[in-house]
Amino acid sequence: MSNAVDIRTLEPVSEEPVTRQERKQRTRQALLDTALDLLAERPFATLSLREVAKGAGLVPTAFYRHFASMEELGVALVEEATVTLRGMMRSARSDPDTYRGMISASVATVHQFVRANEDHFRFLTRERYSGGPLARAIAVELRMFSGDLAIDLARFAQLRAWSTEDLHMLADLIVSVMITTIVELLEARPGEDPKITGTAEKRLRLILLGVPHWKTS
Amino acid sequence: MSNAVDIRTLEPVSEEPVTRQERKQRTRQALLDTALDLLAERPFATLSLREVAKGAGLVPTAFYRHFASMEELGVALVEEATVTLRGMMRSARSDPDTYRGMISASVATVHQFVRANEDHFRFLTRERYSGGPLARAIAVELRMFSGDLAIDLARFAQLRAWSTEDLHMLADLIVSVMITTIVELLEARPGEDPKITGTAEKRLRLILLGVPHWKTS
DNA sequence: GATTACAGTGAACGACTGTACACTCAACAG
DNA sequence: CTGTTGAGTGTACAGTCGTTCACTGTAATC
Repeated sequence: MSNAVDIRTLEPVSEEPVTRQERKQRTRQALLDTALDLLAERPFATLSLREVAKGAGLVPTAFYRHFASMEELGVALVEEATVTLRGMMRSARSDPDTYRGMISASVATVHQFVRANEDHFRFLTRERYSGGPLARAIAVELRMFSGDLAIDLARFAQLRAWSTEDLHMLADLIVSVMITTIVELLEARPGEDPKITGTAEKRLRLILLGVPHWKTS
Repeated sequence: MSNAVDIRTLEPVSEEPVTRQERKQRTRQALLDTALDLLAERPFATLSLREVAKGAGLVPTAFYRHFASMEELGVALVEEATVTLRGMMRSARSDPDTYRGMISASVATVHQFVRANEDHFRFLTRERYSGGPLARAIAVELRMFSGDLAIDLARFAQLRAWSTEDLHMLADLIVSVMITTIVELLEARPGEDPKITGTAEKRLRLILLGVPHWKTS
């Protein structure tokens, strides 16, 4: 097993971690992964240090070599999930410049990212309103997300005259629709995806239908 | 203490519970109240049967005389909070018939009910996405809430021609805005209420601004 | 007035929790 | 080659957990 080699090159396959840092980084990631796995079915507050350690193949006390507490692991998990969220934002940013194109493309992007990272999104949406410190960390991230969206929105001709306050109002509204959509996707039974994304597009279209008639203050 | 009387009538004050049913009902309510109290700061999943029992002045085993498990108590709590929710719906139903009047009156109703029943709303919004069976019970209730709203919306002249599917889409959108508002109110620092309700009104106004231009399918 | 029903008690259980402490042993620095 | 560092081990402890069981005392019933 530890002598596995590539048949063609006769060299070690995916060479094992040698340095201490690499090893440490791997078990740290193993802890995060098992936690995320358990979180697919239960709230974060119900996870115990011991079962996360056991799931990662560690003795309980070894946990402390990587995190001072479960809460610290939770924060790390938020950061990890946040990377996915930012990736989605970045991907959506390269969308077309028309409303109609933007809507369906954005919804498609959300759909794609949710399906590819269900655990991350489930974690974020579940813990968002859980109370506790994780909720605060997530709230900060979502505010940033919404702020970025507001900036993007300001580039549209229709919205150029809007007050920043109204832009944030609109961005929050859109984010709220997106999050609702994400939750629906995560709870969907197989085959329901098209209906959900369709409804999401409708909601966004209705909102943007009001934009030309809005009198900003 | 047990002989307390009303000074004017010289009759027992709020006569003590005599029947067994009354007594049982009271301790049951005490269990629900303690649980709700603890839930102000922590997710439901972290509550233990023992501490709820202790908070209600009971020995752990006595808990089982009222609920077969913590989960059953949670369901009862959802039902209790649901009564508040329905009360809010009923109160909002007596609103004026114009969009503008409806919006500000509905937001005011939400604001008033949230402030008068913070624990119930905090519980509902916290557990909504928690996973677990409570989330399902809450989802059912919110779907009913949204369904009722859709029926109410159908009475408006502007919406009479809409497909039921689109009406539900609109109702869901409004409910989502309301829930967002509720969460914001619950997390608000003192004095922020007007800003929050103002933003809520804006969001609803923007949505309803698009309604006349919507082509239903 | 005797009997029953039952809300609440109290001790005990086995399982699980977070954490302290002393340890091993391989990767690292000198 | 030698000494140090630190990731991971193993044992142990004091708490808490849900649940069991036999019990008490009183309101309700006949």
